[in-house]
Amino acid sequence: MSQPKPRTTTRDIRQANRLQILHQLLLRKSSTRQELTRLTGLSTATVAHLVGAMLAEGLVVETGVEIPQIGRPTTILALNAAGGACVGVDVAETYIHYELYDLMLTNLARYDLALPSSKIEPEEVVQLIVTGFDTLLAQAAMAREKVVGIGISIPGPFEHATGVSVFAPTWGWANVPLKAMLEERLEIPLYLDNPLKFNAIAEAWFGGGRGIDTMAAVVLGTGVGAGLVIDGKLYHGSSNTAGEWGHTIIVAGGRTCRCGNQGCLEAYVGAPGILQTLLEIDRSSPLHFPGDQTRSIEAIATAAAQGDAMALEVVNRTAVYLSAGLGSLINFLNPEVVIIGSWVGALLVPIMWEKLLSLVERQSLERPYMAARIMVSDMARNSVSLGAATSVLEEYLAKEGRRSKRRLTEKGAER
Amino acid sequence: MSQPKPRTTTRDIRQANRLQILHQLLLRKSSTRQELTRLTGLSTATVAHLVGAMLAEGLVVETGVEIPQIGRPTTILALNAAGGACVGVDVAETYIHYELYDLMLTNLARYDLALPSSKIEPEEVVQLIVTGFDTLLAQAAMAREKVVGIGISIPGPFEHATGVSVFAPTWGWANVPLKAMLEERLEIPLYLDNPLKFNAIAEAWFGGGRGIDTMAAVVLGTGVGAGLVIDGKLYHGSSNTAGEWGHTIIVAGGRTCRCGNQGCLEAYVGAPGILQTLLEIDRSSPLHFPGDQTRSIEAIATAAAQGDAMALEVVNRTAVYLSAGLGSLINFLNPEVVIIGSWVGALLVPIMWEKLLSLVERQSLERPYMAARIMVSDMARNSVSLGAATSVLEEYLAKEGRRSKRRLTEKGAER
DNA sequence: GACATTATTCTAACACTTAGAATAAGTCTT
DNA sequence: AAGACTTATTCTAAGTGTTAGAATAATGTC
Repeated sequence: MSQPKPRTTTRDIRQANRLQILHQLLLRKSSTRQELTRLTGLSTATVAHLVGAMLAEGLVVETGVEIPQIGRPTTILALNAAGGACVGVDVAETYIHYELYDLMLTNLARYDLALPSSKIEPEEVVQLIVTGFDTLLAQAAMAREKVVGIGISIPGPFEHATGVSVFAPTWGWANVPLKAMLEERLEIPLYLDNPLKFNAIAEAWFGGGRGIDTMAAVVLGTGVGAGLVIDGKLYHGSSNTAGEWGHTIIVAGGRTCRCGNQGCLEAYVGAPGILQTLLEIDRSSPLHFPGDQTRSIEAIATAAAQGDAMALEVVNRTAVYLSAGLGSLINFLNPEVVIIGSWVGALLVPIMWEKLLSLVERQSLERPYMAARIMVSDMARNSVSLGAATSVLEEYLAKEGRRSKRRLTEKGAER
Repeated sequence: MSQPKPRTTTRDIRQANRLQILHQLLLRKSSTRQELTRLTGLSTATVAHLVGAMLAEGLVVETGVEIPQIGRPTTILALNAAGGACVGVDVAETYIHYELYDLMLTNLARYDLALPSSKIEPEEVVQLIVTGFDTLLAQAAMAREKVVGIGISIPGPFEHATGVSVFAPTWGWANVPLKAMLEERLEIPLYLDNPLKFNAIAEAWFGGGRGIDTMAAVVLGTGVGAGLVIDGKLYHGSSNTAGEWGHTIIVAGGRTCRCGNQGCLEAYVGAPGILQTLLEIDRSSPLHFPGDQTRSIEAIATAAAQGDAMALEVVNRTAVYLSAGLGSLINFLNPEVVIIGSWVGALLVPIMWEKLLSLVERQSLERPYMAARIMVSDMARNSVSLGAATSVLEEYLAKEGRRSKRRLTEKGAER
C-alpha cells in the first residue's frame, strides 16, 4: 500500500478480458463469439475486437461454422492447439514425470524416469530435466522452438522472487538457485513451484474447482498439504508457503512428525502415519509390507473393502484424524469446495466416505460445513504435470502481442 | 467465472485510485498532492484531477499551505472531518457499546449500555440500538442528517446477501432478518458483520496491519477467532464465516467445546478454557472467582507476573495450546503479520511472550514462521466499534458523486 | 428476389490516465 | 522592482480502453 505499486491501467482491463476469453476457450475446447459474449459478460463488440486480435496473432483459429435453422451461421472458434506446445515436469523424490501438451492442454507425450533413492545433487536433477525434456520432444517429434514454456514442480518450498528452491527435505538441498541453473540450460520460459500449488491449479482449471472462487485442493499422499485458491486465483501467501496444512497440529504432544514437531496431521494421515496406526493396532499385521508404502496402503484398502476388521479399524481411525484436519480447514477458510487428491486419498477416502462426512460435519461449524462441498478428485490425468503446464501456458496466454511485438522490434532493428 | 459478473470498466480504475487517495488522507490525517502522487504511484495530473473532484464534492478540504525554502507553496489537503459523521456499534453478549466519529475517524462521543444476562429478543436489541444511537447523537449535539452510516457488530455469523443474523448463540437467535428490522427504524446506510471481521478491519487500517497485504487478526477473549486480510482486503469466505480459528481442533478427542465439538482451541485458550486449566491444577484455587471471568483472568495475570507457581503453570499450559493454534495458522495462511487482540490476549500474552514465541517457532515450519511478525495489538481504541465505523465510512467514500448525483436527480425532478 | 433472422464488423461516443506544456506562486539576486 | 529560479498545479492533447447502435454479412424462407 505504501510501496509504489504498478499502476492499474486500461490495458489491465483488456488483459483480464482477453484472459477470460482464452480461459473459456481452453475449458470448452471450442466456442463462438456469441457464446463468449454470454460467458464473459462483455459486449459483442469487445469480444469481436479481442478475438480479432487473437486470430491475427495466430493464437485462436476459426475451425468451422455452425449452421442454424435460420440466420447467419456462427463461426466456431478454438485455441490454435498446434500453435505451440507446453511441458509439465513433476520432479518427485522417487521419480521425474514429464508431459508434453499442445496449447489446448491435450496430452501429446509422456515420459517417466525413476530416481535412485540415494541423495541426489541439484546439478544431476538439472541434467535429468534437460535430457528428459529432449527425450520427450523426440518422442512426439515436436520442434523445440514450438515449446512456449516449461512448468516444473519441485518438492519443498520455492521462492519466486529469487528463483531459489529453498529446501528439499529428502535431498538435503538448501537455497539452490534452481531457476537460474535451469534457465542457463533451457532457454525457454520456466515456471517453478511446488506440487501442492500445481495440483490446486489443475483442480481449479480442469477438476472440481472449475468456476469456483474459493477452494482448497488437499493432497493426501506420502506427504500431506493443500493448495488454496482464493477469489479465483492461486493464493501464495507472503513467502509462497501458504497451504501447509499437513503440519496443522491435531494432537497436542502427539506423534513426532518428520518436520520435527509433534502431533501434526501428516503424522496421522500421510501414508507413513497410516501405517504407524496399523502397526499400533497389530505390530505384525500381514497388511504391512515393510519398505513398500504403496503396496501396504493398497492392502489396507482392499482388506477394508472386504470387511477385514483390522483394516476397517485403521481406516476409521484415519477418518477421525482426517476429519479433524478437514473440519479445521473448513472452519478457517470457509471454502466452496474441498477436493481430496493424490493416491492415498484416492485409495482410502472412498472407503471411509460416509463416516468421514459425518465426522467432518460434527467437527466443523454448521455454516462453513454447509457451504463446503467435499469431494474426491476425479482427475484422470497427472494433476501436477498438468498444473505445471497450465501455469506456464497461462503466462504465455496472458501476455499479448508476443509475436507482433517481436515483429515490431525486428522492424525497429531494420531501420 | 461462469456467472455474468459485473464488467470491469475504467470507472473501476478511477474508483480504486480515488479510494487509494482517501485511504492515505485518512491514515496520515493530512497530505499534499505531491505526497499523494508519491504514495499512490499515480501521475500528478491524475491526483490533481481526482482531488479536484473531491474538493468540489466537499469530501476533502484545503487546510493550509506549507511554505518551503524556495518554490511555490504546497497546499495541504485533509479529509473534511466535519463533513459528516459515522457510528460504530458493538453489540456484545453483555453490553452494547456505541461510538460516534467524524469523517477522519476521530472519536466524538461514546456511550455504554449493560445488557441483562437473560435472553433477549431481537426486537429489544433493535430498540436499544435505535435509542442508544439517539443518545449518542444528543451527547455530541450531532445532527442526525450528518451521519453517513452506522456499522454494527453482532455476535455470531451474519449473512450479507440476505441481511440475516444467522445465529447468536447465547440468545438462541436463528435467522433473524436484523438488517431489514434496523433499516426500517434507522433510515441510514447500515453495515453489519461480526466482531472478528471488524476487529481485523480496525487492525488493518489503524493497527499493526497498516500497509500489510496478508494478516490474521486473532481475538483472544471469552471466545476465540480470527479475522483474515488477504491481498489488502478483508476475506469473507464463501459464506462469510472465514476465520473461525477458535474451533480448530488441537487435541483430538479433547475437552468439550461450547460448539459441541471436542478439542477445539477455544476450549483451551478462551477465558473459560483457561479457567478450566486453572481448576484442573487446583480445584480450589484462590485465583478463581466463580462467576467473574475477568477478575479471575486478571488474578492469574497478576499472580503470574509476581512469580506465583500455580499461575505460571496455567500461563505456560495456555502458551502450549495457543502456540499449537498459532503455528497451524501461520503454516496454513502464511501471513505477514499476526496480531493478537482482545482482553485475554492483552492480559496474558505479554507474560508468556518469550515462551510463546519459542513454542510457535517449534510448532511451525521455518519459512512461514520467519515470514510472520507476531505481535500483541497496540490499539488503544475500541477496535470493534472503530472497525464497524470504518467499514461504513469506506462504503461512503468509495461511492463517488453522492452529492452531485442527488443534485442531478433533484434537477431531473424539477423538469 | 424480397424478407426474416442471426452474426459480425464498423463507427462514433464516452471514460479514464498521463506526458508534457503552460501557468501559478512563491524566494532569491541584482 | 524586475528578472531568474524553483516548485506546485492545471491544462491540453494524445493514447488506451469499452461499447451502444448502425451498418453489413450470410443464411434460409416464401
